[in-house]
Amino acid sequence: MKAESVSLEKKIALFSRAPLFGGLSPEAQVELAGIATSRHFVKNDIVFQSQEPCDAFTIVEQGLVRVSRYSATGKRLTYLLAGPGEPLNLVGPFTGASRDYVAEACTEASIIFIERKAFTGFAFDHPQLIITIIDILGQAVDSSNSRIMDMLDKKVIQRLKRVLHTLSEKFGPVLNITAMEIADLTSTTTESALRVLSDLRQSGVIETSRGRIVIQKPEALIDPECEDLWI
Amino acid sequence: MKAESVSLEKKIALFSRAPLFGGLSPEAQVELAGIATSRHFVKNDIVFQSQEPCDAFTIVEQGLVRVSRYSATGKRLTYLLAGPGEPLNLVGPFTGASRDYVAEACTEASIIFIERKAFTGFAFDHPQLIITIIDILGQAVDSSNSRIMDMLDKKVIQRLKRVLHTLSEKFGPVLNITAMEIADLTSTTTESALRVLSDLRQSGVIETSRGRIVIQKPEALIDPECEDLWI
DNA sequence: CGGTCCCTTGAGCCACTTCAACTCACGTGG
DNA sequence: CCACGTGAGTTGAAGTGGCTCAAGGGACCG
Repeated sequence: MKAESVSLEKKIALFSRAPLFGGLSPEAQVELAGIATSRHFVKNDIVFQSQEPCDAFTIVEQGLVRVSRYSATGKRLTYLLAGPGEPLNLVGPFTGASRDYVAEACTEASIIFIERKAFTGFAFDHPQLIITIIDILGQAVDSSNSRIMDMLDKKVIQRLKRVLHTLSEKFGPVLNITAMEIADLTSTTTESALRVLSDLRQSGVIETSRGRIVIQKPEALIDPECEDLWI
Repeated sequence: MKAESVSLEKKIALFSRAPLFGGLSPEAQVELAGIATSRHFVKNDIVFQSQEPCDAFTIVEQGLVRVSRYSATGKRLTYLLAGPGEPLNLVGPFTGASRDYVAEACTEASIIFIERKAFTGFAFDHPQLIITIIDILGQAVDSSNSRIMDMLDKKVIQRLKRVLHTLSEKFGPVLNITAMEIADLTSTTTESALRVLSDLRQSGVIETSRGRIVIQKPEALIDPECEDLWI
């Protein structure tokens, strides 16, 4: 079997696992894989930069990618931590415009690129895909608005617990994530996040080591009357 | 001319003014008007409620409508103040699912309804409309994320100025809006908003009276390095 | 003319941010 | 292999913005 075929198989396998493309027929997944290319990134590489026009749809094949915005004072707001099967940009491919988000590889990562016009052409041929995209964007809006409301009526510890809970649902109990990343997801400072993590460690809810957090008591993170975030 | 024709003309006129439908051909606007119905609401009427499935696309014909979410502790976060030509729900028509937003008439208002399947069918026939919808959703995400970042590194007075500036760009210098609405848009308490408004009044930037704010010095509201919000 | 909603202002408090200093783990280049 | 730099984690102390609670005045509506 040729290398290209191996690569094609991998792309198809990824698409069939990706929620975004789950509803597509096998033929459609093959078609999509045919126009997709894959690129490799090392840790801290920039997948795409703020202020640069969008020319491709991107989806994570392997690794972890952080999509975030930087404020005027240098604070970082992390909007999405994407693992395998998760798309990094849903709006850009349709508008072609630049947006204020930066995508950085948190770990070594492979990203699949599909030229934007080819992707949107494909999407318009598959209405269900359009609906899914709109649905995901709706969840993104809801999640951001939830974060605003949480900042109004929840303490840092509650917000941070919610972030940890959502992350453990998504990636499992072992999180290879720094406290700084957690702070950026919780909308607080690194110091405050560290203090709360320290408290949680002392009460046996988590264990921490450099760049790693292990959830020991997932049930302690659950806040009643509080659905998960979309991160 | 029959009453129905008059009503049809009005709908077409509205669609031609609405940014969402601006790019459509006159024929398409006529088609859309043919499947649209109009309903009247008095002040404080609920246009649609949280937790109820979406069965229609809605767009404001006349008046002002507030779309907001309520937090567990009863705080209200206003997500959109919609005037004539602005859609109230872009996601619901595609998914049919309920969302956590409440739409209330701030003033007497006329709202145009289009049955959701008819609307989505129409949208899929007009790809440009889909692109515009995705673009607007992207702006909504960006705006919510901007609000989060503003809460991190801006004081209430700066956030409130930005809200006033955006509102005056959208609705003109005379705002028939209460301080409470401003607070809900600024993500702060009514008291804090009132205090800031009081300061702005004393420095001659605005004039206020019950339920009304008049911008006297629009230039004083502009914060350098800060684009407008999408409200 | 009574009630409700909006506006106004004061006083106190407290969760967080900020600033600062220090330790530790890791990798890298001399 | 060691020295050094960098980035993460840790903890303390101090200051404060704006939230909360409270109390009252005035406008509009039924």
